[in-house]
Amino acid sequence: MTIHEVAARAGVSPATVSRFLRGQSVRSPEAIRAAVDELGYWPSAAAQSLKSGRTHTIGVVVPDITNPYFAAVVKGMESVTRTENYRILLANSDESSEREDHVLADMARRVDGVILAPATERDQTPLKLRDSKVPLVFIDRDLMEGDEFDAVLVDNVDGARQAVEHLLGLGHTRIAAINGPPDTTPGRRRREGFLAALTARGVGIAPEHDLIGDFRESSGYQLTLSLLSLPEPPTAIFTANNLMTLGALKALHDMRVDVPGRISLIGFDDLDTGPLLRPPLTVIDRPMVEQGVLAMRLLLRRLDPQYVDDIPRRIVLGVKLIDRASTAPPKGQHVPPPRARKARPA
Amino acid sequence: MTIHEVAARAGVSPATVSRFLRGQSVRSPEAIRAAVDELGYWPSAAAQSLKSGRTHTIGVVVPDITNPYFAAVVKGMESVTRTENYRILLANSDESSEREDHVLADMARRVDGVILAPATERDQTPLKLRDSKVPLVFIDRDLMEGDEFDAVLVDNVDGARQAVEHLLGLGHTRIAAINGPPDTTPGRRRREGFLAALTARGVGIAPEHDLIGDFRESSGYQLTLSLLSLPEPPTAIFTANNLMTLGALKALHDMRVDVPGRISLIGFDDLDTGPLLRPPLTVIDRPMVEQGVLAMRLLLRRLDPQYVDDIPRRIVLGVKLIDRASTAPPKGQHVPPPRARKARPA
DNA sequence: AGGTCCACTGACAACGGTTTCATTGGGAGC
DNA sequence: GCTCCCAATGAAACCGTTGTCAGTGGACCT
Repeated sequence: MTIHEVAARAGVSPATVSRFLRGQSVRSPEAIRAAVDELGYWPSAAAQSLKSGRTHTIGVVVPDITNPYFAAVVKGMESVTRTENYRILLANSDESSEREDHVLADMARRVDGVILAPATERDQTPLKLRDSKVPLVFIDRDLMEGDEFDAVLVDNVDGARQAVEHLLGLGHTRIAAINGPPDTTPGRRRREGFLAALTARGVGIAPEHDLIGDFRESSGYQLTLSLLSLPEPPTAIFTANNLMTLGALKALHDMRVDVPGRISLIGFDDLDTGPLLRPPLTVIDRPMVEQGVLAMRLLLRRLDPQYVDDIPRRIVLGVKLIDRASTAPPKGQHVPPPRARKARPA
Repeated sequence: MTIHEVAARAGVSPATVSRFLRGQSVRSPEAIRAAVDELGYWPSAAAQSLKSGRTHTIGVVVPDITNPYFAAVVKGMESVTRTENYRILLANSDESSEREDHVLADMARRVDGVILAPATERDQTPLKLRDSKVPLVFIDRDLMEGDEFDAVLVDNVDGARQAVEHLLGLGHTRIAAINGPPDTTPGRRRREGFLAALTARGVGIAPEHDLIGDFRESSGYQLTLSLLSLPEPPTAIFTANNLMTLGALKALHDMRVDVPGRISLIGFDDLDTGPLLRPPLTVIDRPMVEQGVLAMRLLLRRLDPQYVDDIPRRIVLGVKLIDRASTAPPKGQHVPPPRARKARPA
């Protein structure tokens, strides 16, 4: 089913069929349309790509699609591609930089652009992409010196700050953090925000309360157990992402620790089931779908020759605290007068 | 960066470079390898596709990637493609058959095969795919008369039966079901299993307890509210998928209904947060990642000319009940002696 | 009627690989 | 030293589409 068969049936040349399909005016549109319909002709994507150099496909690389956050981001992206005649080539990096490099190199020749939620923040940006001049947009990865890429971020520092202020406002002073890997933007920045907010209020943190996880549920679980085994456990825990929050909550359940009675828990990133958990989780929420939408818009814009040389953009989205029921004043303390806590619904 | 430049630099013809890259023995492998490395050459996927007619890409169409079940299935698929030098073109159908048709038609010319979790069970199978002879594997859609496709399913009937037996075993007799759409395989079969299991045990069901939802959280929520407003509400609810279970649980929370004290809840499909919910959810669990793995294996096998004409396969995976804490004997009743309930962990 | 203009047309050459086919050259065997 | 054989080679065709280019013919004007 090639354009030649259509041309033959319509009694014109392939070039004319091609012109008709691209919207140019031709002598006998009806004949061609009829031939196309009867034959059920669709142009070969491969031939078109070869000729035009465009695949109308966007590569999307995320650490793990089963993480609800990334699923939401990808969904946002797809809502954009859908209306713009683009499609998504999806790959997981499994949080491995090697795997990520491999995937990126593979994609370089198959897509018009890439959106990447990087496994790590290593400075050497994917060379294969740079060479092949495939536009790249980062999700959750801050721009580095010399980067010529766009990025869509959330205000990680402010999110951590909000969490800390919230806990301090409740009267906590022994606050622990289960951070992400320091070589990732969210891992690094959320920790920075956490420490800075504590320091700004003159509250110290014990080194054994400042932990580094890997953003996976199991590390949230393990590190929470280690916090519980301390001679002086914290009265509140801040977890740097959704999966580690879940791990922490599981550990607290398993150890029969009352939340928030004995330990308060606040995590970065909300979950669909957040309100239904035991207890309902107080979290730092960010616009996930929107982050995907913006990243895709940024990328498609850069694909437009008109904007291809614009300076890289860095979009930072705000975050907000959702006050549910996993945080409360520490045992034997009461809310300090200056900032009363808002009543929480049910 | 074409094969011609590599050939020129290595002092051979493009044909020889091509042969070298495809593993054939060549007079001067080192020279070619050097040229390839120095130039950073990667073959053009479009040109290869055009020539070979293969894209080495698999189209995956799911109703909604943010549903944890589909995310897990896709992850399983990707674990297979990764090792087989295939990649995944992902699209959401948003549970719309029109959208699904559109996506499928688009994919027909861009992929070697398609895995589809269909929005509905309509008999007219995607024509565009049939015409272009793109192999298709169904997820969660039973084969129909004349289908020449493979399918990977779970035992929906047995899952519903297990749920019913479990509730009956606890002493429930007023059991409601929030089913999925009857034009989907899981919607239809789970309802069939539910009704059959009740009938087999001689238990009736009031028509107003046999509800039809749309697999979305909101319908689980709404239908649960409607059940609660009945003069004789059920003592147990069976929800046909994860999202509707969540919706039901939310409604029960909002209406301050004690679960499982006043109403027991059991749903199809487990959730990562299942054990952490209030209460921990009793569910019918199925192997999600494995379902994706098997579907992809089936598809790649059919891509092999050797097996292309094998008769369609239909793989049915078993399901099992995970007994947590959202189900209990109905108020004022006790567990009937014949089948004692197993102690549940914490 | 003849000339000019212009919208439309088809032949043809790409795009970047792979495959066929005839040819080359070196080694083995006598 | 000559023949035979076969592995390796390059030229060329091809995959299906689109862009270029030099027409072609009809409409309109004088």
